[in-house]
Parts: sequence; C-alpha cells; structure tokens
Amino acid sequence: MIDSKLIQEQPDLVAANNQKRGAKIDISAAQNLLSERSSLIGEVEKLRAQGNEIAGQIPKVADEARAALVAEGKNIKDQVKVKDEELNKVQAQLDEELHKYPNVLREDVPEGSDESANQEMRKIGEPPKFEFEVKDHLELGENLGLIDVERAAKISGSRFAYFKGEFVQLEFALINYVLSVLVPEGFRPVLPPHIISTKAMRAMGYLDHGGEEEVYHLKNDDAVLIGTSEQAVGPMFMDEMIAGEELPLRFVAFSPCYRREAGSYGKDVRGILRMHQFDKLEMFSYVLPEQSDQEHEFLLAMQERLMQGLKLPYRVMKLSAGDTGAPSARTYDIETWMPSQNTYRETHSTSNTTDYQSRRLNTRYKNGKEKGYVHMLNGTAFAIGRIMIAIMENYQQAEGSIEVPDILRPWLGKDKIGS
RNA sequence: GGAGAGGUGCCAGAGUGGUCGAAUGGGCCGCACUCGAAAUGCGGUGUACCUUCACGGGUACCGUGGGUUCGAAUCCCACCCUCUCCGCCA
Repeated sequence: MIDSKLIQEQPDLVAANNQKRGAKIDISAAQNLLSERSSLIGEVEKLRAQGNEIAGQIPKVADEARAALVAEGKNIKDQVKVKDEELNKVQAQLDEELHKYPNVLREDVPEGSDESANQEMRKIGEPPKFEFEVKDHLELGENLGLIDVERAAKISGSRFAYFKGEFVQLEFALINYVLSVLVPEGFRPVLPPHIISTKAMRAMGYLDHGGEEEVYHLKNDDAVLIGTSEQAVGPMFMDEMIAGEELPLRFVAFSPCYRREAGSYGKDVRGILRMHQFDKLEMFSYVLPEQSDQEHEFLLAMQERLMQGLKLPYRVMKLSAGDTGAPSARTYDIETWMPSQNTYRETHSTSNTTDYQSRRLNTRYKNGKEKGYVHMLNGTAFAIGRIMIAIMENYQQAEGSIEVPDILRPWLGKDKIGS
C-alpha cells in the first residue's frame, strides 16, 4: 500500500508513476475520500469529546440535574453513531481505492509497457556448444528415471511430477550449497508454515491485482497455501516494531510453492518448468529505508554468486515499469540459458518493495527517536525445479548422462548422474 | 475432539461500571549523592491519528470484533490465542 500522504502532497508524482506502470487510476477519487475522511474524523472526535465531558459531569452533579445531562449524552451518542457509520463507509472505500495503487518506482527503472522494454544489464558465461543433438530436460529426466510426470498426472493432474533418485539428491545438494553460501553472509535459515491465514496473505497484497486466482484456497479454514515462502516470511513481524540495531535482518527460507497457474494452460506445458508445486529457496531482508537500494544490489550479488558457483550462463535483466509487479519499486530478474529452448528463461527475481508491504503489515523500526516503516526485499536463491532444468540441459553429455557441477559434488557424492 | 483456567503497559501484577492510559514492584533513561561503582533519593518512561507556528489540546487503544450504557479494562455475545488434564498422534 502506498502512503496516502503522497497522494495528497505529491499527486503529480503519483499520477506520473501510475501512468508509467499502466495503472489507470483516477487520483481524484482517493483525494476526495481522504478529505471526506479527515473532516468526518474531526466531527466524530469533537462529538466524542463533548460526550466524554458530559459523562464526566454526571457523577458530580446533583440528582435533579442528571436527567438533562443524560438526555444530552444520549443525543450525542446518536449523532456519533450516524457519523461513525459514515466514516466507516468512507474508510472502506478509501482502503479499496488505495489498494489499487502500485508502489512508486525507483528512478532508474526503465520506461516501457511490457517485458520487451526490460533492460539487459549484463550477460555472464557462454552458452555451451554441443556436438550432438541436445535433449530437453524432460527427455533426459525420463531416460534417467529422475522425473515422472505421467504417473503424477494420474494422481494429481497436470503440472505435477515425481522427483526420484539422484534428482532428489541433487535438490538436497542445492539446498546445502545455498545454505553454505548464505548463512555466513548473515542469512538465518527458516522453514516457514506452508498454510497461512487469508488475513496474512491479504496483508502481503497477494490477493489484490487479480492475485486471488493464482492462490490455492482452503475454504474450510479461511486459509491459503503459500505461493512462495515470501508470503509466510514477510508477515513474520506483522504489527511489530523492530529495533534499528537489529537491521538489516536477513532470512533464507525454504519451502514448496503452490500455484494454480490459472490462465497459463497453453504455456510451458512440457516438463517441469511450470508446476503447481515446486520447491524454492528464497532470500528475504528487512532493512532501514536508507539501506534498501544497497541491499537490493546485495541480494542480486548473492544470486549471481550462487549462479557463478554452478557455472551456468545467465543474464541479468532490469524490468521495465510495465513488467514490474505492483508491490515492487524495482525488480531484477536473472534468466538462465536453456539449451533446449535456445534462449534465456527466468529463474530468479529480486524486488525491493520499499515500504509498500511493511505499511500494510504494520512492520516498523525504531532507531533511537526515529521511527518508520521498514523496507522489505526478497530475492530467489534458487527455484529448485528451474535450476535443475538448467543444470540438466547445460551439463548434458552425448550419451545422455548429466555431469554434476563441481561445487555440488561433495554433497551428491558423485560427478555424474546416469552412468 | 472433550473438560477446565486464563489473556492488562518492556516484564511481573492490581483493578467495587464514573476522576483509569490504567495502582504497585522490577526493568530502562535522566539527574543528585560518590574519586568511581554499588546502594539510595528525585524525575521521566507506549502507540496511532486529529489540531496548534509553538506551549498545548483532543480522540482511540487493557487479545480481536460486536453489543448494553449518559459513561466499559470492568457487564453481555461471538471469535482468536495461551496454559493444564483427557483422547488421538509423528
């Protein structure tokens, strides 16, 4: 949620930002509601003050004078009720209006309405050259008995899979590798709950902007399955105040991610690129406002370090205004080379959500006398499924086996899968 | 799932429906005393919003949401959470 003061004090900036992001919002609606709200608050509080004054008089006054005061108190009570209802209505409308507003973009975010305007910042590593016909991850995985999507479809439907054998070990190797890099950098490992209340999900803003469709709902329990661990880690400090000296606070969370993938029927249907359930390691930082740009670069640096350890070719993209998600002020994606598709595909994302989530979550910091909303950032360490696709395809051998990246060998205990 | 107990400020813990934003103790901060420290004494110590140039003033918050009342931490209803016992269970 953006700061409503911005709408009042810098409407031009907000309007320009909305336009950049392709959000068609009539600012005057919020402006009117804000001024209505403040005058209603004024009226209600004035009435209440009068009521309090009268209620205070009653016990001090002789019996004969009481009846009149009680009657006046009643009268005020009725007026308060009317105004209060009006206020609630305005407040509800205002909330709805404010939830439409996307975060204010950082100045360096490139203009543009969609992903075609994303800016390639750098390209690291060379796509491998193969002297044989490359297989895609599903063919490799099925041949080696690592992935079974057919039986999973029988049990769970499309976009599910069984991971088997060395594939499971590869996943655990990746988890260990990530922890070995991030824990020394101050990231505290977390295993979050996978089921969270709709209230927490709503506070994270994931049910706005059409997000509702993407989420698995547990209707009997007023709860949802997380679509990323960010949704469970972000609300950890809901309604709390964090001492400034504890910041930055960094976590690396591991969890499955559950996504309905509504409306993506024709997309990425083959293999395990797009799944209803996949495991992910996610970085999460809480920082002081003045630290967040620096922290964003830090998260990106961690992502690149993890990638370079695996020696996978990738490129870093800065998303354009139109392609940046509503809560984010700036997003970088890492796209990894996928030989079977002969292109780079998104494997990582990192966003600085500044105070957009923390305002709604009411997560604040206190630094001496200074108080404010913390800035929250998130970034993929590894989306396990996608990175395993990249490993399989980039490290495939002529005879159909898969070489294990050096750095994972200690955990996997072998240098090749399938030979 | 069944039975019971309970949720008050940083912590502990009081609180006959009216002067309770809340006693008391501890903690913390400041000051005094001291060469310094301890002990002691004095003072201070929540959040949000509104209003004021400012001093200040106002409103709300005692798990959450409703209700009763001129007036609610205190009474009523619902929900949430914690603890104890039983059952079940990894």
